[in-house]
Amino acid sequence: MKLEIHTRSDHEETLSKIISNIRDLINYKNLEPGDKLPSERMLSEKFEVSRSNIREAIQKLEFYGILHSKPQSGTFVANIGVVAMNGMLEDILELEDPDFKSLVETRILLELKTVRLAAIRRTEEDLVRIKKALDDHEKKIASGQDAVQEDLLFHLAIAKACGNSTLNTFMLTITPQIIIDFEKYHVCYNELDNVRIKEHLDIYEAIKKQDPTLAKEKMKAHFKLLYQYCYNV
Amino acid sequence: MKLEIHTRSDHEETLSKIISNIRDLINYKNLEPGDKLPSERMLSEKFEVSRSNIREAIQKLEFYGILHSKPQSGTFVANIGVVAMNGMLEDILELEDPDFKSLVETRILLELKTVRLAAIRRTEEDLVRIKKALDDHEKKIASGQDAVQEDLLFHLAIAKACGNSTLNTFMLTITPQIIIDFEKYHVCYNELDNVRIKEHLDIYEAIKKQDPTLAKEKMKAHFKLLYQYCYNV
DNA sequence: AAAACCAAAGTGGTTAACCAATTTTAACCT
DNA sequence: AGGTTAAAATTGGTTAACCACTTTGGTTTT
Repeated sequence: MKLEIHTRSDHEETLSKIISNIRDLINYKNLEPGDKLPSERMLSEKFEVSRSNIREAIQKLEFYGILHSKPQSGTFVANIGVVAMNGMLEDILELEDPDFKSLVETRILLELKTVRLAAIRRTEEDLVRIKKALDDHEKKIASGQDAVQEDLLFHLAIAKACGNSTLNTFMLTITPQIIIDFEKYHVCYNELDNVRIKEHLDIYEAIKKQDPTLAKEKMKAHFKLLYQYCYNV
Repeated sequence: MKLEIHTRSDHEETLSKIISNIRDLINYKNLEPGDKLPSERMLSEKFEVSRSNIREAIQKLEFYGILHSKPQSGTFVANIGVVAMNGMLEDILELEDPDFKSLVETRILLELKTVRLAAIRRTEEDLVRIKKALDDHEKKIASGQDAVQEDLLFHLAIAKACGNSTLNTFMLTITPQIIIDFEKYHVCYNELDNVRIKEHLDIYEAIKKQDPTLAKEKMKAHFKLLYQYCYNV
């Protein structure tokens, strides 16, 4: 599945329709965990959509752990129980597209954690990678060019060093949308370059000396402007 | 795209290979943001894989905001710059599958935030939904049945009330894998039912009286056992 | 010389045919 | 009858053909 980033299209509309159809089918037929769903061909005929659409919907539900496809055998209801399934399906169907504020809020939460964990768990290898990202960022600014990318990579380097693959994945997930929204809402970036360099250095130093509390504090200071901006949009 | 939950399969192996091929191609041809990638048919011929695989890889990179497909026109390098792109691609290719510890650690982080936000932002509608999940959970336990699903739905109801669609999506994303891992590692659940009911009630009351600090505190207490368990695995 | 236009090639998206593995069915032997 | 086995039907996955739309290059017209 994917985090919805663009506006709800016709395609997603039909996908949601198929998902709710599958839900209704499971409930109507009282399918329990382990039971087999009708074949993709039958579903496509029954719901009057293409088999590709059916496959897409099934893949999405597979991502959320609700269904499980077994090659040359069938698609089965996963072992999470009908109650949880219905609850989750309802949530999935009602999921809104993430707005800018929600993204920034989440990013701040994630990064205050990743920087803390990175300070605790970073290896020497992580440290040199972060240092390199730090230097690249500074050099790019020194050359008078826009350094949004390098700024971003510094933060991703920290996420990578936090030793938590889920958090790392989430950071990778929201980063591109953050960039897009930054451009869309014209978040200022060229100003205060020197301040940002200093803040990055503070964060790096805290990670280097393995001081998680200080690292979190410096990251929070780094997000101060963004935080204010986010809540004034 | 999707959060990888199962062990690395051949399919994902070829997908990674295609992605790194695309990366090499972009670097070799010095493609810049906005430039057009070769057509899917050409790529499938060049990399000696099926067009479906190419499409899958492109969709994954589209999810991370690196590429952008335009119907009847072509696939283009997104506007994030070659430096950030290479950095992100490296991270994406090296992404590990999320382990249990990382999932639990992330869940605790997310829920301490969602419960706080829910206490601040919950509507009356949210409150009745949470209350219903609370009651369902208690009833199920009273009937002597296993109530893992209802427990889960209580937490998802809180996530839904936090007013942050990104956090809500993340919670939905990790929940099924958490369930699977709970079963896999035989995390005890039937014991301490009454304690859990009480803890849920405390959390609900805090959200009801819109006390974010108290809500977070109660959630932290609720996770105490899980926290210890997680760090002893 | 520049603008308008049209046909042909090329694109991602969609649909239908095909494949190998599995499951079911039924025929057959003991 | 019961068990065995082989063949036929069914499955999700894969590949190839098709479609509607966009782009583009050359030609014509003004």
